Amino acid sequence: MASILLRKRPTQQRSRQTIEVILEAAAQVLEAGGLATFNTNAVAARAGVSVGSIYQYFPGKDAVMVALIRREAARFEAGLTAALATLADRPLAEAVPQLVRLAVDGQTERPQLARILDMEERRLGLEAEVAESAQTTTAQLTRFLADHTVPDAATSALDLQNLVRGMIDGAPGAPPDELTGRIVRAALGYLSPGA
Amino acid sequence: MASILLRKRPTQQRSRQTIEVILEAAAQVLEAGGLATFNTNAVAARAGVSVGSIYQYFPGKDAVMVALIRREAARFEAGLTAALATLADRPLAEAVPQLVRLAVDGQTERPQLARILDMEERRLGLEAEVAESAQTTTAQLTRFLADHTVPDAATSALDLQNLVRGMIDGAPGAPPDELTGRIVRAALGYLSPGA
DNA sequence: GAATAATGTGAGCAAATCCTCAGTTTGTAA
DNA sequence: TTACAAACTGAGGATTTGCTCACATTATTC
Repeated sequence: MASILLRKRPTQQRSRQTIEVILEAAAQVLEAGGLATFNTNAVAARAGVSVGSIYQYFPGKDAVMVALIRREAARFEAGLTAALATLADRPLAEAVPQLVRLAVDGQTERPQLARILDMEERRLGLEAEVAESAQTTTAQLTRFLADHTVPDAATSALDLQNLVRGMIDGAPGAPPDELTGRIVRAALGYLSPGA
Repeated sequence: MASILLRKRPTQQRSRQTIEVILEAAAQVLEAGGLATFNTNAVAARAGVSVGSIYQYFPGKDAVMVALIRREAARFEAGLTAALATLADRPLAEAVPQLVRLAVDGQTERPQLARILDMEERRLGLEAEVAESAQTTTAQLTRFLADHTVPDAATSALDLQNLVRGMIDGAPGAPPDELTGRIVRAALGYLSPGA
């Protein structure tokens, strides 16, 4: 059965490498010229690969985008899982700053790219397969909040993700330490109302 | 001197009307099919106007986008100015909920459109002329916060805008009342840390 | 090393899209 | 009414872009 995400299964090492090269090239194209310059020819050229190779594995332009989004999401999710495991039995006041910091750092590494991927994640958000990865991080956060007796954990998880994302995306270039502190203030305020 | 935003100055009533029709058509195209279907031909067709008419007044596709962004921003800014005047000497705990509600309602009226314009505002954000209107609302908020003895008013204004925007954009279809309440919690938490 | 499968190539087709410009229609003013 | 300016039209030129396919190259298997 053919995937919507991958047209053909790579079996040799060579092709797996090619896919990696394509994705990294896509990332670089996005960073260099934004969405406007993101087209298959540009990606192929940057990857040092022919257009045909892209279509060997990706059914279309958007599929490349989706793969990139998933790659970055997976990276973040790995960090999140680890962090949550460590922080499982710590109080919110201690856990939240570390989680926020994780998000800030993730977005700070390649800020241009991260912002574009956020945008595209929304644009492609209708398709179920794309939303999946985002949902697993939300699910993890939800469980964590529920374990900390936060009411309405699911809604809170979503709100917090959006809050953090909005503040990070809107303040590119801000010093990570200070930005983290300010976001933490908002997040803890959200979690402990009316104090 | 020709503007970057408007190629030719409309002098007759008729042409001013045409510009309005074009902008509203652009809004409808965006709502109906998203960014992907936003092209000059589609806008012209929807407006019941020839492509040429668009280029009479707008130097290009993006200029239409910018004009739309400015139109919506102006609308919001008018409401903000009025609200801030009323709330000038009220405490934050009372003012913030009303301001948040204003933002929520603004985004709720035409949610699809509002989200796309937010995205495009960022994409076009490099050009100074575009950022201008966003800056004036930030400036108003900054002044308001400073009058309420909020430290670092400029940074806080920006953070709060981003926080609010992120939470609203990320929760489309949420009940305005509840969403407003949750955003207020975060905003007040941001403003009164460590309570 | 021959046969088969996997992978890679890139010219170029089809379609989409931006925008122009020569010509027409509508408004204004003397 | 006439002369001029403003506004509008829309076919189509120029360009961009997604994508295919016939063919070449590299790996694997027997």
